[in-house]
Amino acid sequence: MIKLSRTTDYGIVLMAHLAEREAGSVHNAREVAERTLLPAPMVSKLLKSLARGGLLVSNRGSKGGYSLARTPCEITVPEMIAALEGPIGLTECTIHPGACRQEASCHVREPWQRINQVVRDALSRITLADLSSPDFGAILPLTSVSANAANPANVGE
Amino acid sequence: MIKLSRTTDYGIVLMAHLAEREAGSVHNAREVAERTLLPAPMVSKLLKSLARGGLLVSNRGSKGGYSLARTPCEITVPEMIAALEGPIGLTECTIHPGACRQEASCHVREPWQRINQVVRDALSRITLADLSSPDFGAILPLTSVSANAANPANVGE
DNA sequence: ATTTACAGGACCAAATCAGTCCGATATGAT
DNA sequence: ATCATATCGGACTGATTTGGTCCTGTAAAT
Repeated sequence: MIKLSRTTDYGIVLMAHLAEREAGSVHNAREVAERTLLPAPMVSKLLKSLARGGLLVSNRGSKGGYSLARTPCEITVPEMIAALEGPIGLTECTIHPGACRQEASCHVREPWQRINQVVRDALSRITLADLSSPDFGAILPLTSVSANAANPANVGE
Repeated sequence: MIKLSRTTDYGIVLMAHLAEREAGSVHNAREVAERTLLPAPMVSKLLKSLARGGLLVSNRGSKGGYSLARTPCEITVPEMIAALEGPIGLTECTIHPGACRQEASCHVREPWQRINQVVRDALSRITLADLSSPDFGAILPLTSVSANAANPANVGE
């Protein structure tokens, strides 16, 4: 399905939670778990993944914890998804070219690659700042996406 | 992940295959399976789903088979996905509101609903005709999507 | 040294997915 | 009428993925 896994969903909630707190502040896994009402081991696991993905910086030891590696407006949705569940791709052959036996005779492959790019582009215009904005009145995501859609920014990677 | 299941992937390949054949022509499951090199029982199952979703019309009995219910340019990608794997939604709460315990305190829900809409809109501008075009030189999908706001005068790549 | 907290896996149960198979029913031809 | 052909609608199974937990090691601060 075109659905985020629950893991990813939770992970983004965590990121948004951190984004709402004071910039540069450090929070440990237990605290985040309590505040978000999510199971602690799960939170721990997710924060680790996000740190490994370079979106959080981790500080070990007493007084340790996690903080955002960049400002919320510098962190995009596809980055978070990639950190949590690996590369984004609508079809298998986007991620692992050659794994599909029908690849040679497949007529829909190239169109899908394009579609994949469209979706990715749309998502990459949405940042963590958009998601965690307490005042959601200024709906940046939607407007920025449909406005910039006319600009074929980064097609071709 | 933001990934189509293999089922959906195959299903769309089948649709594209039918779209490439003569309009209104009828093809049975076995024939489609042979042509697409996909396992026959699987093809049968997928065609059934697509028929139930109203994208194909089925004819029973001898000389029976499936044919497109509409012209390729009237069938969109989200329709196919929906027929093959149910309603599209990036998050659980898009599809089943109320199922998530954190819903009340969730700060990212509404933004996600918007994002979901953006993705769906992008996909619904892509039709089966775009996917099955034998001459893929005219890359309709991407340009039609990215040029939606402005006038699609020149399609320079 | 002790406590706190992350790092990195191993691990398991549950759910989903891919794929198969079967009996029932409808249609066309003989 | 009968038979062959196809879809219809399930049930069913094995494999994979996911969600979630737990444990051992390591780094930092007091």
